[in-house]
Amino acid sequence: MAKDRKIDMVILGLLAHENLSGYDIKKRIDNSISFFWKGSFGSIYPSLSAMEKDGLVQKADTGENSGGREKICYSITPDGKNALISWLEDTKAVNDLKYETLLKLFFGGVTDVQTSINTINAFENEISASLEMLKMYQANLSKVLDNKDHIYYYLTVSFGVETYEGYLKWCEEAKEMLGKLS
Amino acid sequence: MAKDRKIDMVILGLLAHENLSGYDIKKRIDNSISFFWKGSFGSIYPSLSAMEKDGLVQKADTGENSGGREKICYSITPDGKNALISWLEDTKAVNDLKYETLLKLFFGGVTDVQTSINTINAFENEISASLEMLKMYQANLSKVLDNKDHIYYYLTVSFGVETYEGYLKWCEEAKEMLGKLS
DNA sequence: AAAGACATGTAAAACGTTACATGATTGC
DNA sequence: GCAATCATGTAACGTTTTACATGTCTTT
Repeated sequence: MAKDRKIDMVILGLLAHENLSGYDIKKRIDNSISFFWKGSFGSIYPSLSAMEKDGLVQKADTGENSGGREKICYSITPDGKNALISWLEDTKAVNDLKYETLLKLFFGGVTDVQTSINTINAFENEISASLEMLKMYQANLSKVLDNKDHIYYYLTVSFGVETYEGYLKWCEEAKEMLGKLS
Repeated sequence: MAKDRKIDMVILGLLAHENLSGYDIKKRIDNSISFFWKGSFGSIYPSLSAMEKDGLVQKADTGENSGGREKICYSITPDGKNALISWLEDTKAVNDLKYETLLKLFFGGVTDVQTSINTINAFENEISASLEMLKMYQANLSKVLDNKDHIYYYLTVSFGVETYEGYLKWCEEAKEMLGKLS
């Protein structure tokens, strides 16, 4: 059994759906799951090599090469699928959240109120932009819910929409409360 | 200027309020900010040593030693306070979220629906328990909002309450949607 | 010919957790 | 005496990001 490298599971999960190259995997991560999970080339390529050695993935036919350098596609093996499923069946899941925004706010009393308001505004702007995108994804996915996989994608996007809307509501409340101080 | 070790800022932020030992810092982290930031002894003690060398903190009078081994308290220096404030004034904040729960749900189509429902239930139980605690903190803090620092603590706790309630709402919606599949 | 997208891969650095080593004091 | 709590500190380990190195093909 592999260690606990979650990037392995991300890759296996994506390969369970379609054959992909390392470069494609990065793109899938960036525009599908990046709001709750990230990955870089420096972790993807070594993970693919390690999993190939362990027989969890194997090199597959490379589809059309869309220009550029040679492309190496991978497929998931039966062993890889078993590893993916045992991970999925373990209900233990670590949700590791690091909000530097909250950290700054928690220590806001050290300096002036406007500094905290600025921090909240920066957060609000970032979240507003992301929320727009998530809502577009959500709207598109809601039209194709007859596909079983799409339901799962829809649920994760909905999680994002729900929490991001909560963030924005909180931003307003927080700024109102801080506004009374200054 | 120090690197980018956020644990340094956590420690400086706590020391800006009161002198603390490494052991105390760990306790403060665990029961005040752990829902959005974590820290272990293995990062706290080395950070204190490094910041002492850099003149951001210094050894201070140790208050009553509440039994046990010798206790080393630290205070923040003017340089430390400046470092803290420059960090606070930089509105750039990285919020790094890793939801293994969502990762498992995203790949839920690989196996049976019940597996995803189990994952959501486990998440829901964890969040429900934490939400109870957060609400207690929130209620207590709401009584002492005349203290300026308490307003900042109250806002971060409110962030937790807001998002956790969103999580639970989403859990119900997600389970309802998945229930229709099985 | 230069820029930019496509594509793989490695090495260094940063960071954090876990586990271990050590040791004092208090209460049972 | 033993367990629990208080308390500091280090070392090993693992993961991930960042930066770098390399190379092709297409478009301007």
